[in-house]
Amino acid sequence: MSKVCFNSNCKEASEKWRRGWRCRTGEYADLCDRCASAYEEGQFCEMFHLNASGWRCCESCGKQIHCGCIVSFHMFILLDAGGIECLSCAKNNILTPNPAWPPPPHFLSSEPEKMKDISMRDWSTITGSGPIPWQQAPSLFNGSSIQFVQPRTPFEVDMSSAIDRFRICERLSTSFLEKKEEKSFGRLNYGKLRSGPFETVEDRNAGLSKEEQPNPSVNVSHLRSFPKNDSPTSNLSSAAAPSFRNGTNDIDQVSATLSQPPSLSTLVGKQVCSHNGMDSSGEGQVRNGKSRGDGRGRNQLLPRYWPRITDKELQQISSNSNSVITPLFEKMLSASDAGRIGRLVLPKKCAEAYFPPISQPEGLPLKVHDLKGKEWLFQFRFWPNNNSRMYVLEGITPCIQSMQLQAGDVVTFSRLEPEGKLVMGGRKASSAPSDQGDEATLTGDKTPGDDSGKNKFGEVAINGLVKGNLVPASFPAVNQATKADSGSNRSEIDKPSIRSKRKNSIFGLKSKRLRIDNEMMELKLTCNQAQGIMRSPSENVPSVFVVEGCEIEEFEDAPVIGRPTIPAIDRFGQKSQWVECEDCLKWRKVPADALLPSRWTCSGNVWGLDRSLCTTAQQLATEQLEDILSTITEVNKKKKITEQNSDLVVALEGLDALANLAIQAEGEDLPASSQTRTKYAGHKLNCTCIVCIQPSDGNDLKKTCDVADSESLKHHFRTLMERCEKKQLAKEDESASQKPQVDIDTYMSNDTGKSSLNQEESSQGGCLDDPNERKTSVSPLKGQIDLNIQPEREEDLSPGSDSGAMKRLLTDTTENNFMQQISSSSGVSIDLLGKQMQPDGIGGASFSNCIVP
DNA sequence: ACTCTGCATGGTC
DNA sequence: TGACCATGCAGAG
Repeated sequence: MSKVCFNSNCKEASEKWRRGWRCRTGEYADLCDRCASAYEEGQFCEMFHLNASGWRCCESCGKQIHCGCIVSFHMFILLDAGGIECLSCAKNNILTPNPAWPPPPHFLSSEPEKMKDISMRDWSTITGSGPIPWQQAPSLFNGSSIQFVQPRTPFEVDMSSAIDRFRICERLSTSFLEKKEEKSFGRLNYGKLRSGPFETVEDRNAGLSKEEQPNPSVNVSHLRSFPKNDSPTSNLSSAAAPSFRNGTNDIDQVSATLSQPPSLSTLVGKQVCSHNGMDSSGEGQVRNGKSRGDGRGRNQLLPRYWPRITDKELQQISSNSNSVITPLFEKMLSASDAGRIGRLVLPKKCAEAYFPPISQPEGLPLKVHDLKGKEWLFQFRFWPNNNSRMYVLEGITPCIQSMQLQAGDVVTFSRLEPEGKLVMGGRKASSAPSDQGDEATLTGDKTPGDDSGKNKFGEVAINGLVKGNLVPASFPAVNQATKADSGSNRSEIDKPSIRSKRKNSIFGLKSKRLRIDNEMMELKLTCNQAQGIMRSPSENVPSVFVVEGCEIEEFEDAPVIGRPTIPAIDRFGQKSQWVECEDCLKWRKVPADALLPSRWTCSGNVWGLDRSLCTTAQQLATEQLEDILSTITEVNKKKKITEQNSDLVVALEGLDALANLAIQAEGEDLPASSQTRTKYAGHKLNCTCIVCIQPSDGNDLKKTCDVADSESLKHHFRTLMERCEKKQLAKEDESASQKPQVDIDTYMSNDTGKSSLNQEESSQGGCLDDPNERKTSVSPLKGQIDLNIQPEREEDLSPGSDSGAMKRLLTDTTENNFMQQISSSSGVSIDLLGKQMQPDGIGGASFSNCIVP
């Protein structure tokens, strides 16, 4: 029977039709041969919809995809930060496809049938209810599904970067998961990880039917390791606790039976497996005759125990072998754990999941290796406790001491396969995982200098001109701001430190703050850069008041963060902006009042559809543009020369305040100094006006400050300026012959300011680990203005502060609505930390976001 | 008096 | 409310 091709652009009648995409009705589009072929080859939209709207460029590779079309729905994924990514890029970045309809057949390749073998039950158990030891995952795949291992389907996500990515997801807004993070993501390259889906995957895939679910990227090796007829118990025994099921107390046997046959994964190199986010099958497990079902059904490791083993650890663990590394769990050492008693209380579920089953309180000796390969012998045992058990590792003191761990630090447990070795690592509390791989990982013979766990977010400095991440990869506080439904688990990621603070004030609340400090250290920007990316919200009329002759505009609403642009006036006198596409680096002209998201690509050029594709040429020849840019640069330089002493560079140590705000955003306890910053009478909740963000010293000024009342603000600035004046006078005396230590041009021309920052920071030693030290330390950048500065506090004035710069800053502030930015920095802060650069600032604004030459 | 061991208690989630 | 777990503490050595 002849049928007309579903493709409206074709309408070819054919008796032979082929299935195309799935329609909203659930039925499939019937296509003629030609269209079907085009569809299956992924060329359909290019053939038929080329002139249609909705084309966007992959944020990573620039490939154009017809996003506004059902046909291409599965060819891209939506990035959290806005924009899209094609599947091939998404695959590399472990981003799951858009959860709606099943992928077209050509994406399923030869695997659709196998895909179907994953039952809904399996999926729900895999993804449904949180983390379990990943080793148990194979039991979820009883059946033929375990065979679908090769070839990879487009949806089979390479987990090599997944761990990192999702760890990062856990800790920071996913908004900044961008290709530039490849540096950090790639750090696990040596460990081709394929693991079960993460919680985040679960989140992303929530609601998908079994056919719609992407390949869970099951660890091949482990799938292969488990015959499909394995009972749950045997699965457990061969996976989670390979031979612990015997319940033997013979250590040799334990050690021997820990070994597993070489898995496929080992054949492809070292692998890192994680169970993060994996859920239990819910199948009861029996060990030693004691039903473990009570635990298994709810056996979800609390996120605080999810291993966040660092790449350095991984490297150390795997340095001498091709072993598969399986991070098991981690635990922050309590005071008791780190005390002299030498007992490490093990999380019950972790102990039951990963350690040998023990039926007697005496337990059994357990060999554990540290990261240097040194073998330790602990006694793994339990105490009856409230009809339950309390598992402990006894005799850990020497090991803990060897690693120089103390309360608040973290011990990690991993397993090496096929050897089955248990490996214990350590991580100093001061070195929260940075995803950069340079945190202090403690080995058995850690040297004192090891814990220079400063994060080096060399590419994450906020710089309006810089392409790159704007938020450090590891950003504990961030995710809090974006945790909605799925955030509950993520939010717990950071709770170890919080939780343990309950009774361990020694590493109390400041720990989190400190971590944020560390991670924020690169999140600095210059005044101009800040201005470049912040602008007043549209239709927001500032109230203007004058302080010391400076007109200061005060905005009520938070500024919007947008992409920096270069203002221009064409020969007709019409204002416009030039903005660089993040992907193709072409400069596009947009209206002067256009408010651009921080990540802007040609596809966002709604003002010039003819220039909305990266493939289209630049309006201006590069030379012309360079002329403009060089002119601007020249002007800029001249201006800078006249301001040589201005030290206009502003390192936003006020990001200190942002850090507080990030914490605030989490709704968690703040350090005392931070708490007071937002609790001034008359202030709105979470108010972070310039006054509120000041460190508290009990000054009454702040008590009476009211955002609505600019008087206090004026007073604040007046005081500030007075202080600055005094400082300036004093400084001018002593530094008349002294040049600013940081060459502004150098800094400004530095994409990230990183080098100078880092140099300075490195000279600061480890002071960043100590907030107190940090507080009084010299600003990493001479002449930087600490927006968190408090004029009332002499000691808070950075020695490097420059009153002239401050004054000029204020002057510039007037010009650039910086006051507004300051006064409403809260919104910015939260955006910076918690979500992302405001992706879609609404409405037009002044040039305040422009790069002012 | 001190340390070690095993259990109890209570805070937190 | 129950489970978990950090810590206290009594008793034994």
